[in-house]
Amino acid sequence: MADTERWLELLEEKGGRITGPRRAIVELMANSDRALSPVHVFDLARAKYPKMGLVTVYRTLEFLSELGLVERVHQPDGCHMYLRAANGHEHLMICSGCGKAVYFSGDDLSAFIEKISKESGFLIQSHWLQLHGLCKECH
Amino acid sequence: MADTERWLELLEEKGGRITGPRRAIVELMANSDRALSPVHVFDLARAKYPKMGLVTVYRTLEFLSELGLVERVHQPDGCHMYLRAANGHEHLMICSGCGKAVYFSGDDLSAFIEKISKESGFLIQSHWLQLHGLCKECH
DNA sequence: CTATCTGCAAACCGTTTGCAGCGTT
DNA sequence: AACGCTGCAAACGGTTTGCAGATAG
Repeated sequence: MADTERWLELLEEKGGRITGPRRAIVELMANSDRALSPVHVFDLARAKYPKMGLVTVYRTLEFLSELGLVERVHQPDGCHMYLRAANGHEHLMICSGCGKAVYFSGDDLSAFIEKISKESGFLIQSHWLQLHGLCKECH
Repeated sequence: MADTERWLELLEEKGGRITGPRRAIVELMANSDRALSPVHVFDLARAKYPKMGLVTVYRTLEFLSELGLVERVHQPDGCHMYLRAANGHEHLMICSGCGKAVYFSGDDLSAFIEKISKESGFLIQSHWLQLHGLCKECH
């Protein structure tokens, strides 16, 4: 709940307006530990704000992602889902059953990446370490 | 070139027929070290087999991927590309400029993953470690 | 000769864009 | 009052499906 207000403040600071649809989406995303697809967000947010349009969901999620509050994650089947952002450089584990997501830190990785980078001559700009499986409740 | 024949043999063993369009796609994929999008495969394959249809590209890539000869990889922007498959459990580095791909092994990782799995109660089914950047030629 | 494969066209699905009206500030 | 935001409808790009004709075995 505290997060909801913090997100809305930041949104306002960055020149955005606080509106009904945005408030509904922010409340949802700031307080969920699952990765949600745009349609899923749409359905959940419509419960709070029935006039919600799917387009507004897309636009708001993009805005939140520009603010660094939300992150777009990739699924093996090619779908995209959105999730509240990590604190710093963390990696991700997502449940294929319910979308529950857990961030974890993999400090060890940077040395490994640097080694690969040197050996191959690649200039590495970003990396994904993402685990897929089933959470405690889903198996 | 040896790979081309090996792929075609396997394809035949699994009940597939060897046809002009398939031969063109197999030659291409078996001898390329880049990740290619379906349209890109389509364009390149059309040089060898002008009547090629895009649909055939999709179907053939899916078939090759079922045979484990080709792998579908994910790009940060959400695009899918296809690439000849890794030998065993290797990880991937893809150049965002030209699609050049390099596999590398990350033996260290399995212990790390097991640890995360134990701590979180997740049953981990698969993982991605994928690096994105620019290859030697592209920067 | 038969079953598979092919190409075309059309359907499809998730996402984006143009636009007129509404709501925030 | 001004500008940003919203919802609708339509466009869009990548992918899939139905089908009739072509082709490998």
